Amino acid sequence: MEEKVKARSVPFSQTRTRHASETAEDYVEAVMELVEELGECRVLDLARYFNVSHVTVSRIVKRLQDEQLLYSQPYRPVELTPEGAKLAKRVKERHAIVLAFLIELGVDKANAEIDSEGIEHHVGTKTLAAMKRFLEQ
Amino acid sequence: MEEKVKARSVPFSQTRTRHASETAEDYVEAVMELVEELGECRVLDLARYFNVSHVTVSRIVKRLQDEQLLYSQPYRPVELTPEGAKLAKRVKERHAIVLAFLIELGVDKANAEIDSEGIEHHVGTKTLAAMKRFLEQ
DNA sequence: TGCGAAATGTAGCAATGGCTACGGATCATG
DNA sequence: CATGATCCGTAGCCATTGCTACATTTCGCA
Repeated sequence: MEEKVKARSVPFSQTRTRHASETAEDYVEAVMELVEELGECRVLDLARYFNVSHVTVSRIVKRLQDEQLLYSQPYRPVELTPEGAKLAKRVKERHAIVLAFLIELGVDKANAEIDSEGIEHHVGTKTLAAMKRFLEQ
Repeated sequence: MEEKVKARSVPFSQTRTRHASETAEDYVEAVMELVEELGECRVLDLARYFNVSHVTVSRIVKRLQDEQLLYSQPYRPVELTPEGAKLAKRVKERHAIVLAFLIELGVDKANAEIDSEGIEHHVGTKTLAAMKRFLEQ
């Protein structure tokens, strides 16, 4: 009995740690997009993007700076470090695949965009490969 | 410019709120499964299931009791309220569909189980319907 | 140039989800 | 029926992500 329960517990990693990684992925992706769209990425651009206060953004930016993913100086735009850019590129590609996959599956664009934002963080290598195969029919 | 940014921000709901809902879904689902497997669901069963301490579990159980999803008395098993059972049933069905979908898509069982745990919370009505259609070919 | 608006930083609070340490309750088993 | 093992609750710590209120910096425009 207990065996079964333990086996089921495997998928659950530590929730807080996982959420922090998801935030990192969301932020580097957002910075890359905002730089492309606006030329630069300010704290307030991120706040509008995520619909949170600038305070929340600046604290998270600080943390991601400690993690070598972002770079910024006080009152200056937020930029990606090389490491951050690499992560952002991977995340954006995965996001694009998940979004295209959902649309190909028959989900309308609006819902595909909403769901892909949540789903992307939980798509592992194997699932991503399966989605790619599906897209190539 | 700003229009575009605001549009992109729609998919992001408040992270903390969203995570709390995911926890609620995970817990009612776990309670239902553990009751089926073990006859009753104790705090420590949940702790083993999620691989966290019993303290974390009992605090969350308390919160979900305030939200009318769970019921328990001190040193007693955890049970689902009618509302909690209804939610658990919906979550389990959705989970089963997502898992079956990933397997049908060609993902191996182990990875399908891991990814479905994370993905399920972000599968909206439309996406779930599309997965069902896919399963019925 | 300098002033006001906009952007950003800081202080400090709440909710959630982690933990360890410790103490009280329950239950089996001798 | 008593006692030790197991289970559970409480206290109190930390990290993350929200917030408001207030201080400071930057920047455009008169």
